[in-house]
Amino acid sequence: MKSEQSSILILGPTAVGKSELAVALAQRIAGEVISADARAIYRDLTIGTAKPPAHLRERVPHHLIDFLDPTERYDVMRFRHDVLKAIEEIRARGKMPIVVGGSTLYISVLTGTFFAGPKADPQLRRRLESQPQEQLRQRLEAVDPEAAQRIHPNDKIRTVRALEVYELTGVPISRWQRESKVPFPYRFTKIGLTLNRRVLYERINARVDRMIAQGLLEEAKALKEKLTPQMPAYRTIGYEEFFAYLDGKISYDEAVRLIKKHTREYARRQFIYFKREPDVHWIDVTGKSLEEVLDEALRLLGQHLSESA
RNA sequence: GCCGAGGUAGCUCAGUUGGUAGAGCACAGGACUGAAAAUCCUGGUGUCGGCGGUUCGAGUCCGCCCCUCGGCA
Repeated sequence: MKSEQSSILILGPTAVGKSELAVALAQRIAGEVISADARAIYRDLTIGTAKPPAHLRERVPHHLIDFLDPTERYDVMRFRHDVLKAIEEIRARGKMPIVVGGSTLYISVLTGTFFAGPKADPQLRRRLESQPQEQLRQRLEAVDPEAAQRIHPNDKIRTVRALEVYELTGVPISRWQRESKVPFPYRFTKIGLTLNRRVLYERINARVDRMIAQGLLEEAKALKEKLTPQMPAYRTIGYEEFFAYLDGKISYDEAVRLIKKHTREYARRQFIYFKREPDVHWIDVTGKSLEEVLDEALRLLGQHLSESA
């Protein structure tokens, strides 16, 4: 480990209140916020991604938000690199890095290990994608039976990725994953926020209504001009549904209903994914004020520091 | 009080001539390593309002009771 002192990681489902806690915490302990959000990275996706609002970003520096054009691609290893850089800069200023996020894979790259395989090759990927899944599956079973066992026959994205790695290196992805484990050089004290599901779902529904009142549809309309369905930013909850509405494929009411439903399903997946993250200090924020949550977080951090001292 | 209509899953409802129940929505469990707000898999969750009767067998037929909604008073 590169650092004797760990950074802070705040994780949890969408709409649980991570951003507010991060800023409150940053103000108390002289920290800076690093976003771990695969959609907040994009400019022009503002309302629908629930980026921390200006009044929070004025109080504390935020990193990895609004720095990429939505037509561009980004990936977890670039994220890893960018976080590393941000942490080093923040530390050089004598501040505490506070990573905050909900993007599951992005969290994993910081807390676990990753394999140092090849990055995505757009051309090869396009070629593979154009083939029927059944055929790709057969090929995967032939070249990497171990991966085929883990990847569901219908999961085209993982099938394509596995074949891509094999094509590029001649080594099956399963072997890469087994033999190449690169850790992240910094440790984190992990704070997880959780909330009664019912309450969270109501909060999500209300937040979507608020986004719409703030002009989500207009933002989507403008964005639609420059995005194509192949771009990751196109597949963002709150936008993709409105794109379908603007194309006349679904009604307005249906689009709104789907935005809420998809956000709830997303939150559920985050619950499930984060559940297995080890060593998380969980705080149930149900019925608690920001001050109470902050106090609990500070207590946990104090405890953690004295334990490791 | 009388006359209608109705009480079945969390909600809205379907349920043939009696064979211990199923759709939509909602929801739940899970997978996941360079697209992750992505991608994929699995699951019906039930005193059929209650009590009794007929029957080998009742959500279904009969009786009584309870509740809800209309209409008339």
